[in-house]
Amino acid sequence: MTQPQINNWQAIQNEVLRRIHAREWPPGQVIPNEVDLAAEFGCARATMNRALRALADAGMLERRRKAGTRVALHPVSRATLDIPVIRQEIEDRGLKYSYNLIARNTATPLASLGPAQKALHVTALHCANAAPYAYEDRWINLSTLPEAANQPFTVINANEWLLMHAPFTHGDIRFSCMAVPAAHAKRLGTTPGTPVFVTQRTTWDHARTITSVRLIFAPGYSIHTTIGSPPLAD
Amino acid sequence: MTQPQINNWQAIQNEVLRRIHAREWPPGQVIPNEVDLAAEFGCARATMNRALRALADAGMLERRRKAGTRVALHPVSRATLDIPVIRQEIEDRGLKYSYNLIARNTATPLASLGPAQKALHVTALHCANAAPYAYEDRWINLSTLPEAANQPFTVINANEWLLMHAPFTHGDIRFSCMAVPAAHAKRLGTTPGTPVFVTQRTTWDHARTITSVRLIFAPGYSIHTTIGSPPLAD
DNA sequence: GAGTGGTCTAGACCACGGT
DNA sequence: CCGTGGTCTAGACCACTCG
Repeated sequence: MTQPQINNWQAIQNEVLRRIHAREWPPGQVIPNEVDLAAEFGCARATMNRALRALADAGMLERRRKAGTRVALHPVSRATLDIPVIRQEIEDRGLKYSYNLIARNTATPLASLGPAQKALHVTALHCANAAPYAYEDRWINLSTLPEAANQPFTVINANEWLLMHAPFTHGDIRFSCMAVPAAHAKRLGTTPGTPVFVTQRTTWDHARTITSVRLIFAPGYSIHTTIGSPPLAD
Repeated sequence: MTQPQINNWQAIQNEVLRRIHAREWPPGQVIPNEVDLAAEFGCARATMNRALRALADAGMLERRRKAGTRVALHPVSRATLDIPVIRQEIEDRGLKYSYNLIARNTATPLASLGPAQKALHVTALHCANAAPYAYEDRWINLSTLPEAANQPFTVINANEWLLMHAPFTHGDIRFSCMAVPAAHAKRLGTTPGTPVFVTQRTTWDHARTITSVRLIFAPGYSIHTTIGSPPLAD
């Protein structure tokens, strides 16, 4: 009996996933090459390639020329994490977003932006329904973005201005936690020493640093994401 | 002399990125359709499709049939996050991994696994160079995985056993922080109330819950990731 | 050296969804 | 309706890398 005709690459992907799950192709095992699989599934090699490449991107397979394709030893958990714009994050929860600039001045940053350059230092508070949501401490590189010096950042927040005027090519994010410093506790509506979630993000335009920002979230904040896809028609 | 390949999809992708970046195609603008772009770049439509689809996957473009392709309004920051196996995470830092089972018993879980089912409750400590690294509190669904009842989990840790014997189809992760409870402070080599990073993860095999685990990391832990790709040959 | 995946092509049909 | 992206095909050449 031949396999039921499966034409699309996603169906082929599902079948490959099934074999991996069912241990027909256990972790570490080399699976047949694209040509043979394409023949088995009755599809073109390009279609087979698409299915296998997608699985490799997802971390389920490891592919190397000449060596072939093998099932990943540790079916890696790879999650895609959307870094939200704070305003959207708040409004998506049906809350009213507001923003308050705390301070804005020019200074020489510590180290976050690399070698001593002139930078704009902006601190602000993001609120949801008037309650503190996150404290922002940001450095903007004035060598890269001299026009930022003319921006007050009183109404338009720095993040949104930057998104509109200085898209980045790549970035770097770190998630951690700390005890909220006494200086910020009151602003965040909590008491010194309370554990708070912190994200530290730096973005570049090619080789130039654009901005480096630290967000300290009010207590209770968490990030949520998923691995793999929810149960489809399985 | 060898011209750099101008006809591969990555080069085309880079050129499209350049135009977005240079505001030749500002946010929200509809860009030409695949056929026209393929003609302009002198490539096949499939190649153009590959380049544009990759950018859409990365969140830079939004594509809809008939409506066409437009530059994303908020060049979304989409990071891919690799959820590491703890042993690897530790060994990758050149440290020696060790594992200590704290407790193991059968009970009815609270809610993490869904409606009351019999489950195995395992608590353990992961160490790096003999120093506490993370405290693990795990429930394993015995309805889905009855064979887990025969596993002592004294030498092989639960995560690795599960990876080998019960691959998941999808999962759900939450990152947060909290003050370390008095009951765990000593185990983690710290004092009660210290801020600690917490991950809560649940995994499924199709519709069945496999396991739900909470990891409390020793102070100082952070997660690092990147957005976009580091500066290539630009 | 030779086998494998990576990519490109030219053409085709289809599915979705604005108009 | 009909333009747009989504996908498939059959064939081809290339680049990497293992043995």
